[in-house]
Amino acid sequence: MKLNQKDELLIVSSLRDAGVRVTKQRVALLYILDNAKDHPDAIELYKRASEVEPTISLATVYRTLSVLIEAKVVHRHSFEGGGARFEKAKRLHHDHIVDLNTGEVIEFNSEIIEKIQFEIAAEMGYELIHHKLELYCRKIN
Amino acid sequence: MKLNQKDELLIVSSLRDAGVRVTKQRVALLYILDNAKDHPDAIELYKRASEVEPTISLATVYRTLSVLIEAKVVHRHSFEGGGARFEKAKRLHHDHIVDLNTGEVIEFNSEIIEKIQFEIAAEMGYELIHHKLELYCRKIN
DNA sequence: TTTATCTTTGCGAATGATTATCATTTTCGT
DNA sequence: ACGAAAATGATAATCATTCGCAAAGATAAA
Ligand SMILES: [Mn+2]
Ligand SMILES: [Mn+2]
Ligand SMILES: [Zn+2]
Ligand SMILES: [Zn+2]
Repeated sequence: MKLNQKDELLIVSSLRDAGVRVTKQRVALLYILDNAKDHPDAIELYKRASEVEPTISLATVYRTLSVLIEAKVVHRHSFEGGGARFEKAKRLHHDHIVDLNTGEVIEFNSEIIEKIQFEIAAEMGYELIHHKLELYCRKIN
Repeated sequence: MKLNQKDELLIVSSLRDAGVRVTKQRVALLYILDNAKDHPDAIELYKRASEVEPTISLATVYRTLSVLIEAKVVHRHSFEGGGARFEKAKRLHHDHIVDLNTGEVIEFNSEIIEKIQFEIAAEMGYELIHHKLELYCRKIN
């Protein structure tokens, strides 16, 4: 798998915007993250990125993830059971429902909850920097 | 450190209620959990329980935690950075604020948020089993 | 209380995820 | 193209947690 000129340029400028050096490994990984519709773990990202850039190593996957998380381009999740999972940050914030039967992760957003969180933090003398809301559920029917 | 007769009896009956066998290691660990005012990790629990019952091992701490979590007597948290942390389940549910500067964990509860979570899950065709809400904050001033 | 059965324990090895080391390669401003 | 600084792959190391097993302990029946 090779990524086209247009995709490549977009990814490269995201990396530049994030203020990090551009390497083919980083381009490959961010491309994979950008196109992932799920929340893969490091090994899965390594597999997928290897298709695009076979020279990438698992160590570099982890290193690049740390770099991109630091730059707020990627989010790390630690859902119950299993290791860390990652996703590219999207324009709009969202939280997650985890299907306890299938492991599937669904996204949602509640402006009301976001607002109340903010208020609770303030009431207790805190500034809310970020948060994590995970709903562990089972499908009805 | 030795625990008194009264404490011991209470702990023993909690274990019986939880439907698990009573061993001195389990009594010691549950006693420590019951009296902890913080959210310690496994090694810290091992240290504290060792004071009460020096024969306990780290493996047994982990095993007992699993048993107690299965019995819903203990909750496991995985706050950002660092390993799992534990606490004895309390009568009333609560969520957590994590102070990003000090690492301190503060508890809070919002009936409104709880209710909205329930509604969101239902709207999406899910039954909410449990959830995790973590607010990462910095103290104001 | 003695016994029989099944469970739990301590120890230490094994595992799985993530990070560190280091020699080599690559990036990027000049 | 040059050189300083940063990033990389391979592999070793670390950290948290789990496993395997023989010995010790808990429970319930006799
Ligand atoms: Mn998501
Ligand atoms: Mn708590
Ligand atoms: Zn949110
Ligand atoms: Zn809650």
